Amino acid sequence: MKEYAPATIEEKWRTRWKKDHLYTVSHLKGDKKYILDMFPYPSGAGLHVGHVEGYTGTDVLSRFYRMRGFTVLHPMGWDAFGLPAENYAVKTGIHPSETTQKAIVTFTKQMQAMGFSYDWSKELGTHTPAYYRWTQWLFLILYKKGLAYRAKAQVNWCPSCKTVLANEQVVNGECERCHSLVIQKDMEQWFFRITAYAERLLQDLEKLDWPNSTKLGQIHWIGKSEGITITYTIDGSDQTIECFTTWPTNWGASFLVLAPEHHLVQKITTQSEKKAVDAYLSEVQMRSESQRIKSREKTGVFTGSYALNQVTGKKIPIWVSDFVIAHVGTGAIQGCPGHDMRDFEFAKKFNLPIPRVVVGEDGDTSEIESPEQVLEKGQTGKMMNSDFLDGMEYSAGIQKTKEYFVEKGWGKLVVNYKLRDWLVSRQRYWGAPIPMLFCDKCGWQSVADSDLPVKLPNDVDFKPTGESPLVHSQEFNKGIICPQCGGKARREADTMDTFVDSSWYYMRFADPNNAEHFADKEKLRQWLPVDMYVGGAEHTVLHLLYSRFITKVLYDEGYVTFDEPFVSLRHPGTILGPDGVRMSKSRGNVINPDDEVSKFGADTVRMYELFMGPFKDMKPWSTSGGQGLYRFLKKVWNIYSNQAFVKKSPERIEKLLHKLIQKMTKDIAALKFNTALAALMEFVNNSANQLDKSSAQIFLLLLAPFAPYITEELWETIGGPYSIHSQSWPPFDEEKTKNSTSVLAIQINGKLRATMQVESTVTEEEACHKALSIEKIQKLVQNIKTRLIYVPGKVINIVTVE
RNA sequence: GCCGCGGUGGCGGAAUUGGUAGACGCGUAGGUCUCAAAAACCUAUGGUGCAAAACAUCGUGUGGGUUCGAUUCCCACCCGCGGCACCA
Repeated sequence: MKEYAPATIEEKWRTRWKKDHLYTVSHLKGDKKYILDMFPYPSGAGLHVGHVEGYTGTDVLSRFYRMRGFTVLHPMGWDAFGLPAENYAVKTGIHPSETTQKAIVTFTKQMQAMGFSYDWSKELGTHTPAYYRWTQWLFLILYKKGLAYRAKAQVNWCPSCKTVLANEQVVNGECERCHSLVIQKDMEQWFFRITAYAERLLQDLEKLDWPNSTKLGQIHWIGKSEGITITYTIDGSDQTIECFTTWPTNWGASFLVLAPEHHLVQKITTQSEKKAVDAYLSEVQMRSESQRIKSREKTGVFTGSYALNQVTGKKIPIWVSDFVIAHVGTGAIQGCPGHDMRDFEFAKKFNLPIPRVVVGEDGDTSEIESPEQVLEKGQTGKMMNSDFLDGMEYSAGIQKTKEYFVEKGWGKLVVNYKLRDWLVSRQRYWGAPIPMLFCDKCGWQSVADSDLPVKLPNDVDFKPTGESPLVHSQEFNKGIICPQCGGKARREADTMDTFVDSSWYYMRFADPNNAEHFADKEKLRQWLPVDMYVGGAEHTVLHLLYSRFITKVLYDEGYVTFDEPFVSLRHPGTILGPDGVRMSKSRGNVINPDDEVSKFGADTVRMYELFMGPFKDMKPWSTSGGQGLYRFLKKVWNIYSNQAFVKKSPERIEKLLHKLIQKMTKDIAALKFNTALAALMEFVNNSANQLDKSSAQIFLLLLAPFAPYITEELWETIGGPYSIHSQSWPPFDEEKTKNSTSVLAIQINGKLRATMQVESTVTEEEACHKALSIEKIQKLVQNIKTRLIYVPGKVINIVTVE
């Protein structure tokens, strides 16, 4: 008997499958499933066990659905542009295309070793001109629709990466990539108008089979709030200030506050306060937004001007403070310190009046002096000191205020979104050039479609200086002519955010080599949308939001027939180190999948990754956990290579087998891989030496999606036709999954006292009679008045009655 | 602070239209085989009481509640993880 030698058989079948193009899909037959992993950034570090978990999950699914007769699109590609490769290039002087290419080779080798059934004929890389030509095309589609625009704005600037960043890429005030503190800069940049889609991005979440937490993440990020914008007149000025609020307690408004960047700050500052205001503004400028947010300490300065509170008739002072953020609402607020904690803190600090207009359930109507007395939005109480509102419920009073202000023409109802437009330009080299030209006479011009791609040049010093590296490329800037006037023009030298590259790649997989279109319309209709998308939850407000936006734009333009890209979405849980802590080089707790494969073979590693626990849960890697799966495979190997089969399996085994098929079919479809694998092991434990050959074949088919190599080898050993992965998933007979007997638990007052086996046809009367005739039960219940609760097939509970 | 997810043996985990808690695996202990070790196989394995079995009893973060019966449902709280965070 041969020993199980994973390395040998895995190499053998890998070569064979490759030669036969076993997983290549050329056209659609029957129903389709598009099963997709979030494509990786090919880093020098290679694949890690976290990647492998997700990829194994989708691979099992893909193999399962293929066996069930679906045509499965299961491609892989490379999200290759981006800062890490470029930063590495800056450090070492090696060109990013070189390091990227090397990493792609490594990744491919590792994925193939794992036995993933990707259709490599569909491979794509976002850094290839054949791909980014269409990223540029996409930019122009948005530009023509007015959805890509150039504007001067306060933007996030990473001083270390020396580029601007999107809001979504600033995490806790730090650069998502290098963790430097991000600062604010006024710059002219390219934006995508994602805010125009805010409402649809919010509404359509309902249609999606996504984890709830991910949907909520997007809902919060979009941040819809309904409120009122109130217009204030300024004493002695013809300017007006608009303040947005969702909770107008206007009889209690005792001051206004403008954000330091508000356009009226200079205009309304009086001569006498100018010096103080200027000093405050320059002080604020020294601090980054994140620093401002972190310290809750209120600062501010009086402008010298007053606004009119329409309902109290009082003049209220206008202040400037950095606790008001320019891009939130209108960048100006009405201070209602009695009923908003931030306003309260501000009023306390600067000795502003704190009127009370609500009385809470405690009946306290005294002057508000401590934070506990502040009755905020969402709390309950009754209106007071508010004219005709007095006595009304708090929330009703707020509603009434809104209506009153609208009626009087002092305000209008508005819907506000937290979402801001997507800043897509980057002052970096390793990305897709933005296909725009600038002419001094004619302004911005788009590059003609026939001139795409605008190729990324090679004669570039990629050291970041804050200016785009492409500015200095001869190759890139040679002979640029304005399409309008024929005069000299220059190219836009910024490149696009890599999230633009990844916002549409799943569409390209439908038709990755098309040179005429971003993808053939018919093929898009056939394959998209993605049926099952698997990847990390960290992309909730990045890739997953951007992709939905881009899909909707292309839908509106008639390029695609679906308006949501990912029907179902799942996130594999993070795999922690054996010490239960997130893996990191500095902790030294990183598990390298290659080491595990050389120890046990890819089949074992695949199975261990899925056996550890529920797919979506975070779970620690166990250094000995792989042993169990390896033992299991060896056991299976021994049974099959000995051909230790009986002539005919007993009926008991046949029933177990049908139950197993049923469970596997259900569990795999629900991504419950851990319990599916447990069921396979249980079956082997229970069927030792009692399998006949046809049952043995069925068992191998069930194991095949998880362990493609060993099952192919053993399938051949027992004479199955090549390839096991082209066979049909076994059906099960519902009748045979049912038991003719069942075990009933017998409880007395809810406590288990005995069990007994009964026919499943047993009547209640028979079952109860039998239970009461058990000697032990008899002893326990004699001389006690009881009643019986009977749950067929489950339990008999004997309850004492008074 | 707000939102979301979770808390079950020594460890990873299983079981929810409420019905035998601990499947499956790891680890551990004992045994078989071996000169020996590894591998493989067999047995045991939630705690406590008992020499042991039988048995009893406790047991799914804590405290209450609903129910014949609660890991599962309800209320309050504690702890851990993730996200958002002066959003007006």
